[in-house]
Amino acid sequence: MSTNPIIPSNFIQNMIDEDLRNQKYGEKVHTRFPPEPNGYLHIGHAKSICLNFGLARQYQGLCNLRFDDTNPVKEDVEYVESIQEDVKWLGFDWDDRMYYASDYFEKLYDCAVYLIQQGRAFVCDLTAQQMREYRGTLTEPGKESPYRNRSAAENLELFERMKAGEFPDGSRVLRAKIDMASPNLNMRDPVLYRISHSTHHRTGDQWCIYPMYDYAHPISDALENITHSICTLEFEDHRPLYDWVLEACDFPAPRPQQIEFARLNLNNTVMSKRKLRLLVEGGHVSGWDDPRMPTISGLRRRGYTPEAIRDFCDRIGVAKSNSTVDIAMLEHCIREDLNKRAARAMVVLRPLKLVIENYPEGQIEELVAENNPEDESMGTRTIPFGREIYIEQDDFMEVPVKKFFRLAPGQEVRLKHAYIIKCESVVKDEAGNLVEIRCSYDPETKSGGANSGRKVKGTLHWVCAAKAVKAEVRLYDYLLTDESEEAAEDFLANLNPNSLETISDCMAEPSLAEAKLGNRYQFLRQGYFAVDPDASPEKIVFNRVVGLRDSWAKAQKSS
RNA sequence: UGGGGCGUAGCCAAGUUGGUAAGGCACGGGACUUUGACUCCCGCAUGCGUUGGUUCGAGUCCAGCCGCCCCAGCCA
Repeated sequence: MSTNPIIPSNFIQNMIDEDLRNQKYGEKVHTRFPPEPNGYLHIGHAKSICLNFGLARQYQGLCNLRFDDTNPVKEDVEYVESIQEDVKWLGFDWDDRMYYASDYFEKLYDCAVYLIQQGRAFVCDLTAQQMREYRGTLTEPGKESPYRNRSAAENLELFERMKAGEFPDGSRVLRAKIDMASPNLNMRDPVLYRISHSTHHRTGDQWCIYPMYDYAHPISDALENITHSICTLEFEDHRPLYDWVLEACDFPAPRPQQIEFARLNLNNTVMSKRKLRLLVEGGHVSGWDDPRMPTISGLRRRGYTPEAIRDFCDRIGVAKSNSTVDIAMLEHCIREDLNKRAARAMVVLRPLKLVIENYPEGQIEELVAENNPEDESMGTRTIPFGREIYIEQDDFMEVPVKKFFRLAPGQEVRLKHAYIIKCESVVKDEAGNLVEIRCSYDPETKSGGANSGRKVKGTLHWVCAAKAVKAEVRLYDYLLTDESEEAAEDFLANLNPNSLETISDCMAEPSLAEAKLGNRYQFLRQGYFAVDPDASPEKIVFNRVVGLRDSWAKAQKSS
């Protein structure tokens, strides 16, 4: 039970509590996170990682990292490396318990031999097409394979020859002998082993027969002494087979138990590994770690913190109903985290020149600004201020609408960390475009000064024209909408690269030049930015993490 | 039409043995504010898919309906 009311308790904890009460596994709680290394981890995997490692942590148990690498044609070392990196980055540790299903190929083979000897498995020569026909349908029972009653000796010999590479891919499989009439299709003599003459990323060409998930998974769990094998809902129908395998192979009690929960869905977010792969392979994004991707590595580059992601996973809960979490929940978590730790700095995205007429020409003064108004320990920095500055184009309206608190002719506004200024006039070019704003300032109102208490309704961020550095900003919008579940082709066809990314120049405080790389978070009214650690050293590239709430922007939209 | 699951607010989600609907996100209102942010208050299900039943009492028990998801890979 969680003591934090924000974090809901869940049914898996209740099951574990009961197992503990009954001493089913003594005091032990041992989980595992078992990804197939066939892609990068995404936010959906984060839920599973936080669940499995979190449960282990909560119950002083253990959680293994296990690569479910039973299908060599889809897997690659690139993925096993990225997965380790991402799990670690999220803040979890498997100590020395990193395993591969391929570690167990020998044992898995021995168990298969045992099943054959027990008359519980047989070599089947049906083609894939035939097997489909024999399987029956959802409403009709299947037919038994004509090869079902081969002798144990014959099966043993055939299976060994399968292993020896005597047969081509697809020519034979090893099947469990269960029940072709079972209403659960998974129990209609499921395939245990298939022939695949392909190179495995770890075992190379040592094997040409590979175990199926349904066979390898329960055995792997049992070999690792897993107590609670947590997986997603679509495996619910596989649970009887999971139990059958462990029973048939004579694994002693207490055996691991499979528990299913609903996978994460996020609105407006592509979560299908297949589609993410299409984006990467089609060159629509720069890679699996493109900041627009919902992968762990993409979120990392975008500026998400592991703390925020963990908090998110805690808050959304764990249940069995299919649900779609609002992306606003994720944004809330990163905002809350960044608000506490982000070092503030000012950046002007769309510069508008502003001249302070009564400020001495050529004078530059140093102002002191706190890095985080709510955390003194983050210190202060000095920022230059001069006669000419840049403000945000959106912060000025020549003809202000009703509730506009920012700058307009004749109106006063505070420059953050500096003075209160008043707009005296505007300068336009021949075409009538706004070129610059002319203002006066009130020297008495300097921030931190004795008379700085005067209030005005608006505060603007700004940057000193003479000292500001030019930076490049990337504003990433949300990935792509996947709510209609379009076909992959439509999905890619409708991809408009221009809608995905905007790159614009902006002006930033000079102190940012020193901040450069290092994943520092910056802040201005428009939102939080993360310095992209992969940016070229000449350029400061910001990835926008999440926009700030802006009630003014909202009011504008609605009116 | 077979089997396995699920249905509590716009979105998540708590709800031990039936005792009179937590919390978060979003949203609305107010206070505060040198970020229209943050923070802080207040509001937000006479209602738990639906219809009956049992009971002094039902989100919790029973029965029947309705809706949604998953399963016919030699993928995981």
